[in-house]
Amino acid sequence: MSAAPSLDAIFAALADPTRRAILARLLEGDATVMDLAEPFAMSQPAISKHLRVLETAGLISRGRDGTRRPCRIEGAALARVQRWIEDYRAVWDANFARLDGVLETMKRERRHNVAQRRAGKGQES
Amino acid sequence: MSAAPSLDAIFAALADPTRRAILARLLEGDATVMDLAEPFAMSQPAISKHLRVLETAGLISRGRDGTRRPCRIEGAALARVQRWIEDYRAVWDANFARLDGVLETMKRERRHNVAQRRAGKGQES
DNA sequence: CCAATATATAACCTTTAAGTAATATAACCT
DNA sequence: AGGTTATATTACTTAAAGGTTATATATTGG
Repeated sequence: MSAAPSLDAIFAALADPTRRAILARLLEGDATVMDLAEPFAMSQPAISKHLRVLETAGLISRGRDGTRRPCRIEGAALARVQRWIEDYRAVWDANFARLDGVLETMKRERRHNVAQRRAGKGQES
Repeated sequence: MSAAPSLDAIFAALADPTRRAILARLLEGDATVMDLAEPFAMSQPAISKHLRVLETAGLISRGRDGTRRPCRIEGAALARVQRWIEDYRAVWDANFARLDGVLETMKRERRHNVAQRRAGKGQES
C-alpha cells in the first residue's frame, strides 16, 4: 500500500555519499547491516539511519534472516529517477551541439587565454 | 576551470521541488530570475539562492542581458546522473522480473483484496 | 549623472540532517 | 531460561538548508 516514494525523498537519499556507497556495495549482492557498516568509520546506528533513509526512499528493501536484516537494492526508485531524466533528454541533446561549441572555445581559450582576457570575457564559477 | 560538480551537489540540488520546477520551466526556454520567481509564493532572494544551488551543481548556467541574468538549463550534469544510474541498470533489470510479479499480485490484490488478506500477504513500507 | 530596474548579499530564524553514546529489542543457541 | 549477537531506538549536539527582510550592487535609459 505504500505510496511511491517522492522524488524529493529519492534524490535526497542519493545526495549522501555514504548512502551511494551502500547502494554500490549492494550491487554485489544483499548484505547485512554489519556488512554494510564495516567499510565506514561510522557507528552502527549511523548506518541504520542511512538504511532507513534508503528504505523510505524505496531504494532498498529488507528481509529477515534470523537476527539479521539483509538489505537488497530496489531498482524501481532508480528507474523513476531515470524516467524523470528522460524528460530532459531532448533538451540536453539540443544543447550538446552547443556544448561541442563550448568545448572548442575552451580548447582555444587554453591556447590563447591572454587574448581571451583582453576581450573581457572573464567568467568564473 | 570549475571542476565538474559532485554528484552530492547534483543530487542535493535535485532534491528540492522548487528547484526541479525551475528546471522544468527552463525546458521551455531561458528565463530571467523574475520570470522564474513569478510562479512561486516565495521571495526573490529565495529564488536567487535556489539558482545559485543549481548553478553550483552545474545544472544551469547564466548569461548577461542588460540588467538581467538569463538562466539556461545545462544538460551535462543530468547526463552525469544518468551515467551514474546506468551502472545500476543490470541490477534493476534483474529485479524487473520480480517487480512484474509484484505488479501482478497488486492487480489481483485490488480485485480480490479480501482473499489476499486472508492469505496473510500483508506487506507495508 | 541619476533614477529605476534586476539581481545579489547580509544577517537572522527555524527546521532538518547527520552524527554520537547509551540503551532497548529481537532472534538465536545451548 | 539466559547469554549472545544483530539491529533499532532514544536523547542529544552540531551544522546546514531553506526561508525571511533589509540593503547593496550593477546596468541601463533618460
